[in-house]
Amino acid sequence: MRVTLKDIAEAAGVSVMTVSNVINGKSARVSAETVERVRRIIDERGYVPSASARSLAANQSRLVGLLVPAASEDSLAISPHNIAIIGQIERRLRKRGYHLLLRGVSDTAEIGEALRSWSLDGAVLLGFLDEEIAGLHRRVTGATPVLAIDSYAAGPLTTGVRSDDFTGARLAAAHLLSLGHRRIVFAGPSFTDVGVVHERFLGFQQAFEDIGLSIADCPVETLNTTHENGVALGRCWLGAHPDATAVFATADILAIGIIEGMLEAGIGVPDRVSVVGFDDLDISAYITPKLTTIAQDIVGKATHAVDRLLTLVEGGERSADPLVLDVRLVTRNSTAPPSSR
Amino acid sequence: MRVTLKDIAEAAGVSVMTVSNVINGKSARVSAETVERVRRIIDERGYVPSASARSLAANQSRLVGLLVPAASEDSLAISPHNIAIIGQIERRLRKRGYHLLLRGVSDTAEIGEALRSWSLDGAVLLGFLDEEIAGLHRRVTGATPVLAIDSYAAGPLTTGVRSDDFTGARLAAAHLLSLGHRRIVFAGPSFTDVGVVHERFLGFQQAFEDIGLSIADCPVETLNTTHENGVALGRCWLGAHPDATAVFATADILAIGIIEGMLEAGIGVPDRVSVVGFDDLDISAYITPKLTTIAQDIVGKATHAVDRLLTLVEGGERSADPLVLDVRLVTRNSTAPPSSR
DNA sequence: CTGAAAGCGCTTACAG
DNA sequence: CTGAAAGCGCTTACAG
Repeated sequence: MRVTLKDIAEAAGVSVMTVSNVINGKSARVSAETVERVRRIIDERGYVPSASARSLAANQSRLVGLLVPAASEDSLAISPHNIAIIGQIERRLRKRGYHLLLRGVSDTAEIGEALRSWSLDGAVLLGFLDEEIAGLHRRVTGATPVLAIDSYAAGPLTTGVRSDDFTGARLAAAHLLSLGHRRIVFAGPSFTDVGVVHERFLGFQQAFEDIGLSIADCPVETLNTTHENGVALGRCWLGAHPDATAVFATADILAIGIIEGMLEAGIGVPDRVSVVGFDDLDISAYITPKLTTIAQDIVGKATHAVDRLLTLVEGGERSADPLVLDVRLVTRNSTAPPSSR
Repeated sequence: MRVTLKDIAEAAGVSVMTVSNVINGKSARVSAETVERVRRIIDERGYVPSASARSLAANQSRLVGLLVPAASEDSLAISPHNIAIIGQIERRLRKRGYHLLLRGVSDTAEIGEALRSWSLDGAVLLGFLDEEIAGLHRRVTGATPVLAIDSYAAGPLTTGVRSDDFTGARLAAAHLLSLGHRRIVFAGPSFTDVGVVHERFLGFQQAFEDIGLSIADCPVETLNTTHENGVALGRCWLGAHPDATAVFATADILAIGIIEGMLEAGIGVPDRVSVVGFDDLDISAYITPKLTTIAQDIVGKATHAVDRLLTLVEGGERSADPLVLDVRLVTRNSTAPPSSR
């Protein structure tokens, strides 16, 4: 019932390998008129090659995995920032003739299984912790190219693309400092000595050093970057940080929650406290006050991640260094000079 | 280099078909001790079956497509509402032992190609227009089960799951009417006589009829449901609808834009105009004022869509009727009685 | 309970 | 420029 290569070959009066050559564009090996005739028959019959047969025979699938962490029973743990990236990755892969397998992974050991089960040509890792990525061994990836987004892990297996987190945080802090703030809270997830959050912390620190100050007086609030946690922090702000006049949150979604909690508690933003986020989500411009934040190049991240991965897939060399994308400060209404009380 | 069935069979001293039986759980055909021994060797060697070989031989792939509209050069056209669904669909498929192929489709003709190329066991259509779905022929889907989310198209090929749009709109309008509003703008995309928006319009109308009124005085604003369009409408509200005291927007993202535009123009929400949305996005609770809206059961939509699809995949019958999920009114701060001026 | 063999739909050297 | 044949790694009747 399925139309196969063989059917086309018979209808065209040629061998299957000739049809195969036509389909794969190896037209140097086939006369122009044969190509023409075969093409026509393929269209007439609506022939679609079997990807699994092709994958099995050629040992390449034109399938790329997008692997995302997910507790086994949970939905994918996709932050608002990462959601935007998925659509872009699909688009880029499609444009380059690949397909996307989206897969939640509850244990990094499953990564190897995913790669081998589908003979994936490559995979993009999105949203994993640096520890998880650093723990990846060639034993699990095998020879399959894998590339991580937003990773600082040193391993050569996954070098990928990320934003310039250091500079982003430095810009954010410099903006607050230039407005006159000195006691600025750093709010973000706990971090070790490597990773996105650590880089942002270093950048934050650097901005102070740039003007001869230290962050000694700046409290660090450790919390996961969710809206809910932000609200909680905003509500109890006065008790926790009576002297602070500003906060830098490592994610917009957290910053948005903080603002909401503060407004509930009667703390004016930016009159009493200025808030800066990181990501520049769509919604960051929808809330009141509109959020001052650091914009990342999401389209660039997705596009370059795919391009770099496919370079490897198609036999190219892996760059030793990750691609670092520029960020920029977007000044909106959640920041102002500290009130002069 | 790849560990194959044959390798396992040799190591275990049995035939490949015995190993195959063990893997596929057909343990009735194998002695318990053989099962045990084979299992151990599989673990030791880290054997992972080849999905493409299996797909080719068994004519079933355990792959399900999630097909989403996308202009060819564009990113996936995923509304905030649909984004939330994707993660849930992946989770449910994974739980049931299937994998997800995410694919942008720029022309419905590509649907057939996607199905056949990967021998997909089934596919979920997300975000297509009813006209597109209605135009689908068995010629393109073949024998592959396909299920549409949020479709009212009558064809038996795609019957799926959707929310109770009629009731949702009716609840929204009834809420506004009970507050005392009479001149209420209906804002949403253009619609024909079938589809989500049409149903919401009917529900809107019904709420008026329920209390013996007509919608004769209610203007309809036709615009695509984007934040941007909402802002534009909100800004020019006074000129366009000086007498209206409320608006029902068919999507939260639109409602959020409308509120923003109104606030910019100095129109108080809900003091001067009440706004109701539809979807209950996360962000709808983050904005000020928090949005009154109709909540849909997103997890239910995704879960039931997958379950219904897999019923078909596994040989079950297609229900003649779509599954209709309950909706509920979430009353927040964007609605109030009309001001008594 | 177990196995030998055919076949799924392709691609890839190899030969002509 | 074209073809016959082997093989990719599985599953599926069929036989014993």
